[in-house]
Amino acid sequence: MVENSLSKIQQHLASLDEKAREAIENATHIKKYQKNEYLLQAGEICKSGFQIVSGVARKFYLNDGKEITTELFFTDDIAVSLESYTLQQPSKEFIQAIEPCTVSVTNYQAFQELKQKHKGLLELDLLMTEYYALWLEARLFQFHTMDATQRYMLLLKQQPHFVQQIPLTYLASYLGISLETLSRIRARI
Amino acid sequence: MVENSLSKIQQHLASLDEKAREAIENATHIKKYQKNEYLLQAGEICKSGFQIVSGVARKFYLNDGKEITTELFFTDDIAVSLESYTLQQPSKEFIQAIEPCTVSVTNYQAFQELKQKHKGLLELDLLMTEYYALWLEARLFQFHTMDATQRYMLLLKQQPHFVQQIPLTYLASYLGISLETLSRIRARI
DNA sequence: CGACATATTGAGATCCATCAACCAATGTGG
DNA sequence: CCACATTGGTTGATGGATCTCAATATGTCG
Repeated sequence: MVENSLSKIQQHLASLDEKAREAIENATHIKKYQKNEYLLQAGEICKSGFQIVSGVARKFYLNDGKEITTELFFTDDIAVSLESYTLQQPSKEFIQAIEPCTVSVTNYQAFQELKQKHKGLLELDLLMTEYYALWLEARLFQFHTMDATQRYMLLLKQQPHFVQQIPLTYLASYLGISLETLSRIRARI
Repeated sequence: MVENSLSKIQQHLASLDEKAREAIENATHIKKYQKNEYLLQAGEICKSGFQIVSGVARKFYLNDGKEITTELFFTDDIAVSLESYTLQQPSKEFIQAIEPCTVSVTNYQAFQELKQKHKGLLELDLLMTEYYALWLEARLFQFHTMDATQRYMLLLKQQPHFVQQIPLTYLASYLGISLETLSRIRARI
């Protein structure tokens, strides 16, 4: 992600007043998912935000019957299908536990209403959306300017835990390259 | 852009109360730019949002001395360097008039303060940021799944005015392909 | 152990970038 | 008003990166 995005968001969270934080608590519950279980399936409307408490998850869509992984989630990351979540329309994406996950699930509708009551939550939502957009821009930059090897090396440098914890199949599609090419890149270095 | 994004934003704008709209007016002024003139240069901090009243502009960055065009702006579009704007740090991107432009320039700091006073403006900012993120996701999808020809065909279908009004050099880099390849694609169809 | 998912390796085909030459339209200075 | 530079686009030849298909290996788990 973007440098320090978490810390800035944490900071904002810390500055929220007690009532707002409590209100969010009440709209949230903990849920556990087994490996390969879906937090969200294509076709469903994304009616919750999913914050990973522990475990690993991924977001992907199907294109020509092939799974394209678009995002990987670790502890503290928040997973939603943005299009489905913001527009409350059927999702094109799946969100799936790669490892058994404990997830903090916050209801969309409740959060919408809370944003009306607590300006701090509205600001928080804006902040998170901005950071997501910055992350998307950074990713687009990589596709625009780097070849497969460079993208992999950058991932290795910035997210070494990805490489350790994620099956190559998912990593390859996340990097926009074939499994075979990724395997060869790894052999070469 | 994302379908109907403008209309949803317009709708929100229309529902703003009079005071908020007036306040924005006061933080905004009109500025004209000649062809090739910069609205924002790399290194500067992006202290304004630029809404195109008329003309055409582009956003780009330099990579290995080459210009990579990342976004094209027509009437009503809002141009900012998101990273520089939201973090108020030096921009990596340039924003440049491709054609003579009339631009509605809104001061960052003033808008920040107005967002504190008028919840509707905060919501508006969130809405715009969400739509920008959705647009980025759609673009990433294209890079992830489509080859050069498919990306061009889609552009031709969804933004025919791009193809008519933008020099091929910029279009090619916007599509992430070389000028020569774009030329060949056009010859082939 | 057997079975199924996951990863490696090889060979051929394909897409696309690069380098280079060329062309057409436009504009400018003498 | 012509000669020439400049800008924007086309076309050709070549090489490299990466995909695809296919075969083989390496797990890993019941």
